[in-house]
Amino acid sequence: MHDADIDLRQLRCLVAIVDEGTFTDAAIALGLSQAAVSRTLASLERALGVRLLRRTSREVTPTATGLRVLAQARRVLADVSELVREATSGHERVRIGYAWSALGRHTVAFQRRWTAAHPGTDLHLVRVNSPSAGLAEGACDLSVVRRPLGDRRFDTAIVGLERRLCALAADDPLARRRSVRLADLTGRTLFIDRRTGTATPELWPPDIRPAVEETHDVDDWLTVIAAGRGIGVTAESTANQYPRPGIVYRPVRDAEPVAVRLAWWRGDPHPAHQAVLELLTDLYRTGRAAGEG
Amino acid sequence: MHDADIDLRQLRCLVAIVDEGTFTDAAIALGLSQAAVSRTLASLERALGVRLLRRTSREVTPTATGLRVLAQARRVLADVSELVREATSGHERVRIGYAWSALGRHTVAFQRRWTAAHPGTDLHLVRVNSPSAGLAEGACDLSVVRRPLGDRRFDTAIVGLERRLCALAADDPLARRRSVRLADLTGRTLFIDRRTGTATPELWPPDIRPAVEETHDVDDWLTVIAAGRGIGVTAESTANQYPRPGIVYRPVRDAEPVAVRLAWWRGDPHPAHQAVLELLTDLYRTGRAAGEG
DNA sequence: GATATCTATACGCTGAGCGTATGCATGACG
DNA sequence: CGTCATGCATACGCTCAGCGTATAGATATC
Repeated sequence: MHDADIDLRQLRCLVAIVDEGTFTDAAIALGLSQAAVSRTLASLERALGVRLLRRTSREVTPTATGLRVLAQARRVLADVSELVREATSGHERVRIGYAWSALGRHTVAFQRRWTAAHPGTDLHLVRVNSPSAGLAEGACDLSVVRRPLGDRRFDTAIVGLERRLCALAADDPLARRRSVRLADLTGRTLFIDRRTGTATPELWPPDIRPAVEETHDVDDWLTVIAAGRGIGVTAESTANQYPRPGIVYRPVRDAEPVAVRLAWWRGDPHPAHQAVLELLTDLYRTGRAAGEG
Repeated sequence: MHDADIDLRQLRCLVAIVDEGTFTDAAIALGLSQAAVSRTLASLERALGVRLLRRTSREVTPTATGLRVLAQARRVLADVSELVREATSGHERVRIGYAWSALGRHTVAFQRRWTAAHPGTDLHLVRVNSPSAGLAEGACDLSVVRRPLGDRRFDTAIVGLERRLCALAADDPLARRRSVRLADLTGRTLFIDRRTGTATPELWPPDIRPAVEETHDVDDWLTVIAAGRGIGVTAESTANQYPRPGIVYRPVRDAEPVAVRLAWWRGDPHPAHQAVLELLTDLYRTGRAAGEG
């Protein structure tokens, strides 16, 4: 009943039988004996515990479940072919994983400048829930993160530093200033949202550390702040990702900047590694003047 | 180099090594010896002709292509699991293939009435290029077609008859009538579009059979007719699929109606077969009053 | 430099999977 | 209605792919 007893051989056999119309012709197409085809399909049916093909003496027709399995079998085989092509083709491609909160507003400029500078290699920006998982699963070649991954398998390099912004209700007295300091926020409640990685209370000196409440998601976070129930602090790219009427963002002058890092598998530089590193660094250095709008 | 030398065993092995971090741990996870894991991965690399993993003495990291192959391998294995689930779950589902020209405007009413009458079984309407190919490939369980498939593997049943409509330029004198007859079209050029299955000249008695021109696609067809260069004839459902300013459709009173059929694999009734047959029949019998808008 | 850890290779063995041969069911045909 | 042709299933023996055990080689750690 476990997957383990399924085999590509069996799937190829099923497909061939349906395509050729008979076990005998499938055997010829597969370069096998008719007996082998018969046994192989029987083993597949036994493994799945379902009859897949109805054999009449003159022709063979798939059962209802056989038809569903057939479609899925084709999908599997197509994926295998794609895997082989992926492995053997020299086509250049780089897939960069990112969480919303990290790459933020630079996604557009990044893609535009990349295709301008490196028309030969495709750039894929793939959204991942966890950057380390994205690398570990092979979903991306490089990954944009904030904190160094706590995983010895990966290396990271800083590509930029960003200011911290304080999220305030639009009618907050502080909203009239161009920037604030940590001390200005004494006595406020700090809302944090771990999923998007907003700043933690460790930013503050211990004596003026604010009270903390957690929110369930970004929308919660934005709502409570817009309602004036407290403040939030977040990195610049993240803030730009979540504009909202009723909320203004102001730089926190004395909060230490937060890093943006590129992460990759240790000791295995992707061909485009250096180019990505340089472009990202430049992107965060030149900030929003880089080529937006 | 051919797909044939790839094996699910090898893919499971690759995934386990990356997930576990070492060959040794992967062996434990797979219930194999370390030697077996080493050989299996080596055989995969040999089959693909590419190095997938870089072995250092302390840890193992995927190469650039290894990472891509890894992602694809996960996809293959996920599809296999899906295949097993598909085969063993008793979840009721019926997938109906259709070409635009056949099911036409009834798609919405069909889905609405189905879910109302049979909430237990999912209905999937899948667009197929060729209804017979859709059945043969397992992409759908039942298929809506016009002509009986010229394939002994499939059976068809008529679910309805539809009027033929004549497509005319809006400023055509005939457009002022509520309906036309074949004889009214004498001397016109008949445009046909084989891809959408518009009516052929056999509709006419031999003595008044019109001149014929073929178009490349539906858009062509609509354009030349709107321009007044000739006329077209098509089934009612098809016509409703392609409304266009500048074109009016009028019933052809003496043209024999065209059938709509349901097709399926011979001798293997899908559980929902009868229900689909009845609903479709009813849909085409009651026409547009069925439940639209 | 000794040690621990991990991968690669050698060797012998077992069983999955193959082909050949044959039995059985069924539609075709006279 | 009997014979034949066609096509799937099963039996039997064989071969080699893939396994485990054992061991050598490589490298970080102490």
